[in-house]
Amino acid sequence: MSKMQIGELAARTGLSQRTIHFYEEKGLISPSEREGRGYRYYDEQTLRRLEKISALKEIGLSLDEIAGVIDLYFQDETGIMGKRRVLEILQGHLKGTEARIASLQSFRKDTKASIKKLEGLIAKAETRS
Amino acid sequence: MSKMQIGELAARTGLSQRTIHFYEEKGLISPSEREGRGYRYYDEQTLRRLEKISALKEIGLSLDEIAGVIDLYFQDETGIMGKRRVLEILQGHLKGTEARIASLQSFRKDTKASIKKLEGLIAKAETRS
DNA sequence: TCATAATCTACAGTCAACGTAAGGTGATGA
DNA sequence: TCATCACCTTACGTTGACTGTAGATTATGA
Repeated sequence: MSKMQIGELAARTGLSQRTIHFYEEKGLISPSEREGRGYRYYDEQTLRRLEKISALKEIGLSLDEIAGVIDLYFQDETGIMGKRRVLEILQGHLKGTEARIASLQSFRKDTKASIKKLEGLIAKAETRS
Repeated sequence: MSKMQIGELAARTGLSQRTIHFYEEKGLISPSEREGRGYRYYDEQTLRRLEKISALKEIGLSLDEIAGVIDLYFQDETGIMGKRRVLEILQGHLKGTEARIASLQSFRKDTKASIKKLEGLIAKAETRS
């Protein structure tokens, strides 16, 4: 259960095998083992890594940007300086996320207003008929 | 003030002239008028249209998808059936936006948790030194 | 042992959303 | 007169993120 091949990983992440290869080329992930220069084998760690990558994509980071920070999510003992650096980055992501949320909320507000107005118009048109 | 050329429109929307041309090619906006020497002239309506396009891009729609719905935002008298249709689409956007917000909020929660954990680790490392 | 399935590498292709460059027109001010 | 400006069209180029596919290799079950 711990070691899986690319097919299973693809199924469990919802990504295509080709995309996983592609992410490896980009340096976003690496196969845990490559026993005998053949198939790639992955562990749960990689699965979670891919999920984090998707989450970071969700908030609008490009693959290059993700490549620059993804390791920070999966390393724990880098000494205090490393931790501070990670903290900074995470805070940056938090800010970005909050900005994005705010902009979406504003859009939601506009949309709701439009909906209300439309509903009013429709109701009016109905009572008049 | 009502009629502006592409330069002003670009400045006021923050889009490039090329992008505006491109949006016209795609059918997202219309060339309004081409009086005399072939210049495009735009009105405030187009300005607002471009802003709406940007907003729709923000929530993750592709230009093709936007092309399919943008008119619904800028036409008022299509009869009650049209209004119902518009209403449906807007409600779809609302749903999409809310889903997006929810996913970002979940990411924010995770990020905050990571930050808190990190801050704890840093504090611990500091008091021990 | 052999068919079949799963995976490999490597290169090419696609698609969206522009960017950039070349060459051209009519208006305007010095 | 002529240089500059603001725009025009046409067309090829670029970037990011994949996706397709061919032909070879490796694992597995009957």
